[in-house]
Amino acid sequence: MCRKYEVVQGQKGVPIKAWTCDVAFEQAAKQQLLNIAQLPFVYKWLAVMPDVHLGKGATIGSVVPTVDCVIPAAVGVDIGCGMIACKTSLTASDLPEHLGAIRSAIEQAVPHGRSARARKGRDKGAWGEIPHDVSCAWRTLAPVFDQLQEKHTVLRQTNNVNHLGTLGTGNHFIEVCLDEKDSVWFMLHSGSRGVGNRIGTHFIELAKKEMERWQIQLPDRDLAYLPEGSELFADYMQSVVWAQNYARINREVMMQRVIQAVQKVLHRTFEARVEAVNCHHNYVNREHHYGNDVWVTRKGAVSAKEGQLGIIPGSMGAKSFIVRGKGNPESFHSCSHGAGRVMSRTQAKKVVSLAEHLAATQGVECRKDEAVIDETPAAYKPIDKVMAAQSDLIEVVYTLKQIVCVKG
DNA sequence: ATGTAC
Repeated sequence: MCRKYEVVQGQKGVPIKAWTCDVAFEQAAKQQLLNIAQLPFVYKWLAVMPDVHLGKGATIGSVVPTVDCVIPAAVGVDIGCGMIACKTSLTASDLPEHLGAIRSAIEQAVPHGRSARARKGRDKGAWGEIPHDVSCAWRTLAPVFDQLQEKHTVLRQTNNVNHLGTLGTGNHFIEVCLDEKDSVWFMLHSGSRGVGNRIGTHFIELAKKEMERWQIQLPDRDLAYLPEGSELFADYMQSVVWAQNYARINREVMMQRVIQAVQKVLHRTFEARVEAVNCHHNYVNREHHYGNDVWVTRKGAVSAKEGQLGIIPGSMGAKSFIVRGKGNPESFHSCSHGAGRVMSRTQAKKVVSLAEHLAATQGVECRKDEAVIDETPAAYKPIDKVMAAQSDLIEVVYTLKQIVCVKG
């Protein structure tokens, strides 16, 4: 048994508390965290989750509490990226033996992959009609977006409504899972798509320009920050909160599509939201910690307040977990957002064979081709170790195993 | 992660 967290202390700056017992913690990620720890406005310490790995600017799997400042690159470009999961009244015996039809129905119901709704047959570039459910959902987002666009004209060139209800690519996925009592769950991972990306990129650039204007030296240019009280800070907060809402609603729209698609295939209705969780893991939030209101940026980390439910997905062949927060103040009420990568996408494609991928995804109705090897289970840390390393942050409520996986 | 340029 080891200590609950490892403390890394640089020459300058706040300590780093890392819940990395028995899991990989690359030197490069450590160095990146030491850079962040040097910033004078970091509150108390950095909390590092067991799925930690190197990111751009800020480290994936880190919790950065700040006073009077935010770092747009710490939130990143996939603003509001996160997970939604629903427990249904179905059990394994309600599903057909062959799951191909369910997978196809989901693939048809939710646009996924590049360009999503834009590409219909050979009509590349021509946007399809906006479906009714999407236009309804957009209505709650439109007013603030109109305001944002007026001032930040780069946002006019985004796909905004056209991407709402679409999954995206990379590690964004949809799964049908069974829990330990054979209840059927739907779970999906997605974010704020093109428009959130544009907002993130835009404000990261603006923050860098501000640093140059004020001649502020940073350990890493990507750590450019915006000070509270400035107009840019206010604009960023309005934009980032909007993108976080977009992402949450995006997941909600897709979940509803998945439910309807499966009901259609099974020719029956069922209760689809026996329990439901919808949580961000790339976001900034105003929170109260140790007696002060601070900004908490979670980049690849999930809120784990006492009693709060969260989702920690494993890779496409591994288990996932519905967890309940223990409200550990030292982690600023946080837990990991997944298993965390152990190798880059390019490395995975080089190192992992198709045979290995087939073995690792046995029994899962999913893609088995070369193009998906960057997402193969071997590219990720073993989820059981990651879970063990954060046993003082969360408890497991449900253990899920996927039977269908749709990758973007 | 994404859209776009190469």
